[in-house]
Amino acid sequence: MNKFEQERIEKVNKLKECGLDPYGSKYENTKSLCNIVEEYTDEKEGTTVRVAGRIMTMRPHGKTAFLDIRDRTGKIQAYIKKDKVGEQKFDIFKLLDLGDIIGVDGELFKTRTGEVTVYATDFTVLSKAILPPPEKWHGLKDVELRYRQRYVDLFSNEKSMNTFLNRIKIIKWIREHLDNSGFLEVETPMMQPIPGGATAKPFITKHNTYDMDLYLRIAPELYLKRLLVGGMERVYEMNRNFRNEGVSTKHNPEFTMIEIYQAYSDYEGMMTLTESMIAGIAEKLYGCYKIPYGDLTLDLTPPWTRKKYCDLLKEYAGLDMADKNAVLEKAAELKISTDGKENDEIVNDIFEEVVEKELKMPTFVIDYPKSLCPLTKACDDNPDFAQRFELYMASMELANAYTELNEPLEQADRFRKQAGDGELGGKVDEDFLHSLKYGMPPAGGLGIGIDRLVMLLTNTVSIRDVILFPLLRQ
RNA sequence: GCACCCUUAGCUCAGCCGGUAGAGCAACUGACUCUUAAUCAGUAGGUCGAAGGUUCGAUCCCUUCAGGGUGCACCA
Repeated sequence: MNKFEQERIEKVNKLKECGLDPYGSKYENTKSLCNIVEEYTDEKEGTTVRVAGRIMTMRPHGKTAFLDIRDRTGKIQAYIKKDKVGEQKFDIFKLLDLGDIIGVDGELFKTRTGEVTVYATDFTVLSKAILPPPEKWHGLKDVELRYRQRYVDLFSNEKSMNTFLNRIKIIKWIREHLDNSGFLEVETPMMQPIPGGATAKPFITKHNTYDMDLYLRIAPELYLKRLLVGGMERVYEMNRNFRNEGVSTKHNPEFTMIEIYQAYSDYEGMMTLTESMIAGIAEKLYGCYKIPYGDLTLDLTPPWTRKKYCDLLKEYAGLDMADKNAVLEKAAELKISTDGKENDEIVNDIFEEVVEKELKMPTFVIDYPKSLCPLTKACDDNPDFAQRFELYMASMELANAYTELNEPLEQADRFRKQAGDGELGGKVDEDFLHSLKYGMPPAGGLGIGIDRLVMLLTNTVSIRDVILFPLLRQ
């Protein structure tokens, strides 16, 4: 315990000696601070208000003081004067510190310099802080502390609070958009006996009573498609996925994903949905379709560019992916390993190396090589390609969608081939295959990385800045 | 997992060629009844991330470790 704490604990004790509870109780504050300030007019001078919040700055002047009090919506200035609150109360005021949470009763007025202020008639200590807040001007800068002690980051860095408030809005608008389009929000298992729907490494856990290994889900896909079989027709789930892999500015081991399935639609339908939903949210957030991201200005005005995977390869790598020798040459040129890889896998490595970084403006990359898409229906006009798109923006993969493969025997074949690779621990979700045999309607399916979407829409470079409590070492 | 960089007061940061630590804010004492990064005077505050090594002497050079950042790898 340092001297700051000790000094403040002494003040806590003094408040108790004065018969006050330094940790308050229910306090009926009338309005948010932002509303009070915005709605103030000269006629409102003298109106009584009751406000509550954290003391952010203090400017004492002997027998008076100005305090800035902040709540979630904004801040307001309070003016405390010895003559107004009385001598006893003014002595109590002297025990207040930056960071304390207080309530203030008073009358509204405008100061000489035009700031809306509460002229305190009384105040209440609601929570006495025994640690000092960070520096008032610079806030909390240390990124490690900002992540580990997000609570301090939130109350001391307005920008951080705003990012998370925007995240909350974005998620709310996505739900609104889908709910208004007849989609049902569902919840499927986070703990799965066989992790499916993607090929990431899972976290393993164990159920004691059943003596059963379980995996934290890497994707909800196979369960959501069971619901299509069940007849729910339009479903979505927005929640956490868990992947036991590296951490980077674009990857957190637990991350939020939305998966959306629409019966009788296809990947074209999913493109339209993606476009209208994301552009709509950008418009609500910024008032226009052009949004800043780093050095870029992303133009989200629909419709967005759609380009075929193989055409992009030609455009940026000068490569015809059917020409296997050319593919090997290109791989060698880029120092991409080709050991034990199929042609399509090498092609995809080249794509990721060469093309992805060029995709800055919103671009739907469509029609992926079928071998890379075990859950996707083949293109009608070419059986080597699948009806899949990935959405790229600012060189970042943001969404992934298919026309879902609903042919049970074909799906079984593709799973068994993949299980042969050992990618899913050799396990095939037989019940999912069983469900398809009852008939799944043709459907479009879409997954959007919510954290990355929030990054793009809030102009944030690191995923850790849009996740309240990102994973850090102990 | 690999490479590079960072870690100094509660917070934000200085610290030269290796000579043993500085500022602002915050705190404490005092002055001040419309300030707003309030002002003025004074006081206190440090295991320089940790452990070892080199040296007469290490915040500074070397090694190891911990945590963090960035890039790479991993990641349909």
